[in-house]
Amino acid sequence: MSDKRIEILDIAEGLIKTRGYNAFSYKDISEPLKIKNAAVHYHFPKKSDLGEAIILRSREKLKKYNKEWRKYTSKKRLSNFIALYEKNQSLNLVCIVGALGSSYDSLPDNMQNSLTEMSNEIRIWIVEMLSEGIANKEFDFSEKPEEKADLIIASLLSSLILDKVTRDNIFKSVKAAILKGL
Amino acid sequence: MSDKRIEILDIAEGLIKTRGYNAFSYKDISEPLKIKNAAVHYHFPKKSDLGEAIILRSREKLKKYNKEWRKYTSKKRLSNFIALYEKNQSLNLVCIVGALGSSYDSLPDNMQNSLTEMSNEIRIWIVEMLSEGIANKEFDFSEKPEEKADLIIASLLSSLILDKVTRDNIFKSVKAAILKGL
DNA sequence: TTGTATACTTACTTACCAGTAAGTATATTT
DNA sequence: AAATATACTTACTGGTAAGTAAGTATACAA
Repeated sequence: MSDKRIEILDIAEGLIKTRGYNAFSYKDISEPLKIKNAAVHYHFPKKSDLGEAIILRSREKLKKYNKEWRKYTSKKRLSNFIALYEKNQSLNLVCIVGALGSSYDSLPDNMQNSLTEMSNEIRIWIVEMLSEGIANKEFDFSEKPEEKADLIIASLLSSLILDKVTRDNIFKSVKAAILKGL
Repeated sequence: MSDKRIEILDIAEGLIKTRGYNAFSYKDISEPLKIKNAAVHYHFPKKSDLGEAIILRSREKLKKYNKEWRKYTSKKRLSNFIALYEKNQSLNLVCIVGALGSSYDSLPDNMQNSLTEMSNEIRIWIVEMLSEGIANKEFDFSEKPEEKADLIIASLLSSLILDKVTRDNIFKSVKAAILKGL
C-alpha cells in the first residue's frame, strides 16, 4: 500500500469516528494532504470504496491481534481488547461499529455487509475468549458466554459515544463494571 | 402544536433513528406528506431547528414518564425504562442519543447542547431509580449506583445499534444480563 | 529511447441540498 | 367588510458534493 493511500485512510477513519460517514467529503481529506479532490478519487473511485476499505483494514487489524494474542491468558487478552477502546477514548473517537452502525440504513450495501461481518467476527472472538477463561477458571460468571460477550461489546461501544455526549468519563466506570463482573 | 408540525417531527425522528442527522433532507419529509420542501422550512426554518425540536420533544416525554412512574416500585420503573428501548428495537430503530451521539462533532451547537443535557437527565434519573431500589432492598448489587446506571444505559443504547449491524437479537441477551445483575 | 504504469492536476458535469423571497388560499378576528 | 394570521406554493439562489474525462510529470522497464 502506498503512503498516500494510507494517509487517506487514516484521515477518513478519523472523520468517520468523529462526524460519521455522511458528514465528510473528499475535500476534507484532500485539503490537509494538500492534494486535489480528484487525487482521492484516483485511490478510491467511489466514497463507498473508501468506506469499505476502512472497515476491511480494521478487520485485518483485529485478525492480526487475534493471532498475536493467542500466547496470552484469557484475562490478558480481554484486557488488551478493552485497551483498543481505551485508545479510541483517549483520542475522543467513537469505534467504527458505533460510528457506522448508528446510521446503518444510510450506508451503501458493500459497507453494510462488511460491517456486519466485522461485528460478528468480534462477537465470535470475545465468546471464545470468555469461554476459555471460564474453562481454565480465570473467569467466574454465571451468564452464558454469548450473553456476557454481547454485554461487554455493547457497553464498550456506547461508552465511547456517551463519553462525547455527556462530556463525562463513562468509559472509566463501564470498564470498572466489566472487570468487576468476571 | 399543529398536526403537520407533529407529522414532520415524527417522520424526521424516524429518519434520524435509521439514517442519522446528516443523511436525510427536507425532501425526505415533504414527499411522504405531499407538501413542498418550503413548507417544512415554514415550520422549521433551519434543519438544526428541526433537529433540536426532536431532542426537546424526547426530553419532554422522558420528564413526563419520570413523573408518571413515581407511583411504581423501582423494579417496575426500571422495567418500564427498558421497555422504551424495546419499543425502538421492535421498530428496528436506534435511540436518539445513539443516533446523534455517534456523529456528535458534526452536529450544530444547539443540538449538541440539548443532547448533552438529555443524556445527563437520563443518567440522573436512572441513578435515582437504582439508589431507591437499593435503599428499599428491591435491588442487590455491589457497584456504585452511578457505575451501574452507566453500564445499563450504555448497554441498552448500543444493543439497538448492534441489533441492526449483527442482524441478530443482541437486545434480548443484554436485557437478560441487566435484569440478572440486579 | 520508447513505452508503460503510477500518481497525480485541471477542468468540468450533474445533482442535490439548505435556505429564501414573494405570492396565494383560507380561516379568524376586529 | 377589511385586516391579519396561518399554512402553505412557486420559483429561485448559492453552495457543495460525488464523480469523471483528459491531460501532465515522473520513474522504471523493455
